[in-house]
Amino acid sequence: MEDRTTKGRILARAYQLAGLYGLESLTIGRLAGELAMSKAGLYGHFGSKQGLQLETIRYARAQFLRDVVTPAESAPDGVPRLLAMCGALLSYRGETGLHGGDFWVTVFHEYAARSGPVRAAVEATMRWWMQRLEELVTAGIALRQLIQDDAAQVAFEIQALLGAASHQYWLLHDLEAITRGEMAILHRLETLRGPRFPALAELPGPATGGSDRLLHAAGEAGSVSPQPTEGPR
Amino acid sequence: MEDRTTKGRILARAYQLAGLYGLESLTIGRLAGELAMSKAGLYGHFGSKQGLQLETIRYARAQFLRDVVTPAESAPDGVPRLLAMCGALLSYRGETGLHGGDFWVTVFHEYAARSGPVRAAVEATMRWWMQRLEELVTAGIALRQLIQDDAAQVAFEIQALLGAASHQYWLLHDLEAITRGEMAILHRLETLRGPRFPALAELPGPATGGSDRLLHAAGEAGSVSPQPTEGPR
DNA sequence: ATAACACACGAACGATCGTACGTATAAACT
DNA sequence: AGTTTATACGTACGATCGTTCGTGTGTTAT
Repeated sequence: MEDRTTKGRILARAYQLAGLYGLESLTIGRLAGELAMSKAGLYGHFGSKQGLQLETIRYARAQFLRDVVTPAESAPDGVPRLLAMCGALLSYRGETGLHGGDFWVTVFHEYAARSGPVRAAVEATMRWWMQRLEELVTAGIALRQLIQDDAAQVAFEIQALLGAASHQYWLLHDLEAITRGEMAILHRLETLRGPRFPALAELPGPATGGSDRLLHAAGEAGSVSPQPTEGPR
Repeated sequence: MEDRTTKGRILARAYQLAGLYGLESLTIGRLAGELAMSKAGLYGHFGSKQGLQLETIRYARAQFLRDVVTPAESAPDGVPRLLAMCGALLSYRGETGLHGGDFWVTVFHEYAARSGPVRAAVEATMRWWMQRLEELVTAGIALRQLIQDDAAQVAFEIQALLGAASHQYWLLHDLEAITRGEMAILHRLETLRGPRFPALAELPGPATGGSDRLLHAAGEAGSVSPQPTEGPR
């Protein structure tokens, strides 16, 4: 399942580094050094630094689909699936302690004021993601889980909370920020509670016995298991 | 009132550039070029690049106090002052179209995973700001404008919405994101409506005749006037 | 066996980075 | 008057940036 090719190893490391420090401060030389290969050898795989950045974005998209979006598909449409996605997004951590969404939080902000092809790819991903959120809210309304409301507005707020959870977790070393994000999203959706709002029983709590962490994988979220490991750094 | 000294001009430009592209990609050479002076001449004012970064942060703090925090002090304590601050933060735009908070949104994210003195200064500012928000919520509760609730949680959500408003405005070129942020904050506070929740009449609408933009300067927000000028770029 | 190809390498390039040093000019002070 | 201080400059340094080129070394195809 892992990509054992050289290019795969490069992209995996580039993905990690970009999630921490951004795509702009990615450096061919340092990346090559960490992977114990030459600059030229690495460079040949991408043809330019911009190529490396764009391929890293492609890689990150695939990771996001694999770890966050696809697992949530197994949950019922509407609110459960939406919560499953948010839960997977916030709870999943790779070996580096990175969220599945930390890369995107970092890169979204990095290119907010820039221009060029890389920014275009980033912006496109953001638009896709916002539309995805909005669709799920709309589905929730259609299924009468939620009352009628402005789906785009709700999607905006959910994205705001997801991003802030990741951000404050990293900047303030505050693991509680994750919980706050989860709770705020659940709270906001309950504000819109419709006649068929899914019972909390349908939204299984976390394996960790925490009392507050209501939200995690709704339905079975695949292999995505919350494992609060080390603190941020 | 303006700082006409060379150092002031440098910091003003550094503040703008860092708000767009971050403090790390600030470059002595480019900055000197834009200001038509030599690298060495500019460098002498700060002694190191890190010095420039730290002084830019000091400058940005002063700007934030002057444009956002201080004007809001003239509004009554609690919810009106909180909304005045949020309104000033979202509506104020300098010559470059920058929010008063865009610099901080950018820099907060830039240093989320970094370390060192600059990160420490950024983190301290974030903590100060979050505490400020929490204090205002707590004051609102004490004044019975809001019902009892977790002030830190509410502060987290407000900060999330403020950040997302700025971010989505820039990344998606979506001016509506500002409005969405305003509305979400107001909506969230009304969720906590207490017996002395301030009437909307006490929270004057914007000078711009928009129908949705409920929130702007509460009380007189000093010289801070909303002037939606050019779009983002 | 040999040709073709993919991959990785070392070396080198021009550019730009942060930084250091010595100097010229002009204001301020003795 | 002379002297100090502050400010801005030109030049140069080592390091690192992205990129190019030629070469060697395997694997695959003919």
